Amino acid sequence: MYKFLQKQVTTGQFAAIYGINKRTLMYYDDIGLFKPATVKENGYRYYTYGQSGLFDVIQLLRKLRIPLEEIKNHLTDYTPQTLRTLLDNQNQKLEQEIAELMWLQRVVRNKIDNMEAKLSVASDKIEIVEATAQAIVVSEATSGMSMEQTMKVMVDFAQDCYHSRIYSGYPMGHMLDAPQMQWQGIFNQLSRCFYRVDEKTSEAVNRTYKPAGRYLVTHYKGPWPEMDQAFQRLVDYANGHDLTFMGHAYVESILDEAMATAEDPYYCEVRISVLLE
Amino acid sequence: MYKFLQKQVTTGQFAAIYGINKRTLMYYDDIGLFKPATVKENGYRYYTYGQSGLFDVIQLLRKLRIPLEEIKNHLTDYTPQTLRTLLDNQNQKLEQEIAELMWLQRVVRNKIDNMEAKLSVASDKIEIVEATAQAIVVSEATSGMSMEQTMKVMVDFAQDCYHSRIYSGYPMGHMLDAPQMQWQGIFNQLSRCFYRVDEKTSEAVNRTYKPAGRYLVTHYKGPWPEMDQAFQRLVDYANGHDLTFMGHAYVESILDEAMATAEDPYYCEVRISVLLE
DNA sequence: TCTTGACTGTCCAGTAACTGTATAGATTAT
DNA sequence: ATAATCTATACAGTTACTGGACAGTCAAGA
Repeated sequence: MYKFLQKQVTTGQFAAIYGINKRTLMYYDDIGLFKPATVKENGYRYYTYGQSGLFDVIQLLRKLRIPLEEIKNHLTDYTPQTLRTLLDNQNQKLEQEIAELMWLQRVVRNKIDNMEAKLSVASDKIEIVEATAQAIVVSEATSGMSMEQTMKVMVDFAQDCYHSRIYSGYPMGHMLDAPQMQWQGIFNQLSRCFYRVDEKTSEAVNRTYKPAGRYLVTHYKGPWPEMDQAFQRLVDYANGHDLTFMGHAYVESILDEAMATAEDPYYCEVRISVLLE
Repeated sequence: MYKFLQKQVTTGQFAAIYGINKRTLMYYDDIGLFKPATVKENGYRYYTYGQSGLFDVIQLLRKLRIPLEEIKNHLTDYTPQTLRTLLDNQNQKLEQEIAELMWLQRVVRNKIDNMEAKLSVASDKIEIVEATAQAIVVSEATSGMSMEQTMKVMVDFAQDCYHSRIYSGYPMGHMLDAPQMQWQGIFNQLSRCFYRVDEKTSEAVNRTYKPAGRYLVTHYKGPWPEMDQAFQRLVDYANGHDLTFMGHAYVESILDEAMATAEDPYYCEVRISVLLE
């Protein structure tokens, strides 16, 4: 019984069984990871079916992305216990990798959805919309900080959100003090930056909401040094329609990329909560 | 406003922000993927904060394991639409990768559980146990086939199960005709091979069950050419205890590896369904 | 102003895990 | 016997960096 385990096959045949490149088998032989059962005096390698059990293990460990060197070490002093330990560790690694991929998927999906939504309505007309509350996380306040300090806050915030996976694919936004814009014409004081987040996810600190209510909304596309004009138009519109700014202005970029030079078009949505008198 | 976007930083500083190696930035410059905003006449590279939006995109696409060359091509003729298409594809790829990892996790967990269970009870004593039904998938029947044909069936079966992810980490088993063993002493005719599978998974063809009921169980560890002796002991035991073999004998290896030579110990469990008279 | 230390740059080489190719010898089929 | 197919070795190339050697540059302190 089980005589077939001794049946010999050549490199090419063994590789074909597994659907792999035969050079890979030669490579494994070279580095001493997996050697043929016998080598004839002409140098021809012969593998047996009995070896496929071992090769299966190697294939599995490769799929788990364990380096060949580690696999080799593992196989030299192999016992059921060492395999158990190894698999336990891998199980945990897989858990993390799955979590990472699912986060990535969330990021990708939100990026798609967000672009879709924003691009389909983008216009530089000024509109009044009724919005529901939206979950966001905000950075620390930057009011009164120097440019250097503000920058550091923004950069740290972005990195924190990214590494803690609070970042969900929505572009970064900035908040400005809305009454200050309307009554003092100050457009260059960012009060915080923020990321929109998914309702269900993350119990992050500094999680809050864009309040539900009435918003004055427009879109801007152009060189960012001229954005103040867009703000001014909103203020003029508000003043001409008996609208009072309250709370914050939310500036959310639609295309994050390409703001390298002052000429690159910056593309964003501006929404300011207003009180209809 | 947004003046800070023009703030210039050196390679080292920009790299520090992202927690990456600055040689990576130089490399990206070399291959034309991501160039500094300005290069001074002394060769010093300077990046701006405005570029970080673009760099974020590159980082994301890298995390999605898109080759740098492809990212580069994508960025040259970049529009929101091309990004959308790209992300759509990536979303699907992620779906598959997650499915793959979850399958791998299942395989790893089952391998752990199975080893645990089998190794804790393994003994060469003969025992009678009451077992519940167990889901398995079986290969096509090999009765009457030549060794070559049988081998092909087994290899194909293993590959099919692996690639269709029916394989769940349990070792391969073989089935023998139990009455034939008892009454004709034929131990070398495999009738099928099988893999245990998880109840909930896979609507595979050829899915069936090891029937619930009474089994004669033992473990064998030794060179596989001598396994027939283990079978003989079971037959002798059955004959001495008024037990009748019925259905199949299930031989399931515990350690898949190391059956390369006839001397390597083969380690398996044998269970034969019996009728208690 | 000079020096020192911490940067910056380039060039060369090395990594992992293969994979392709050229060349030469062996086997198999006709 | 010969052609087609297979095998082996040696060498080079791939991707996305990363490290090291060496030299030029810059900012701060003496």
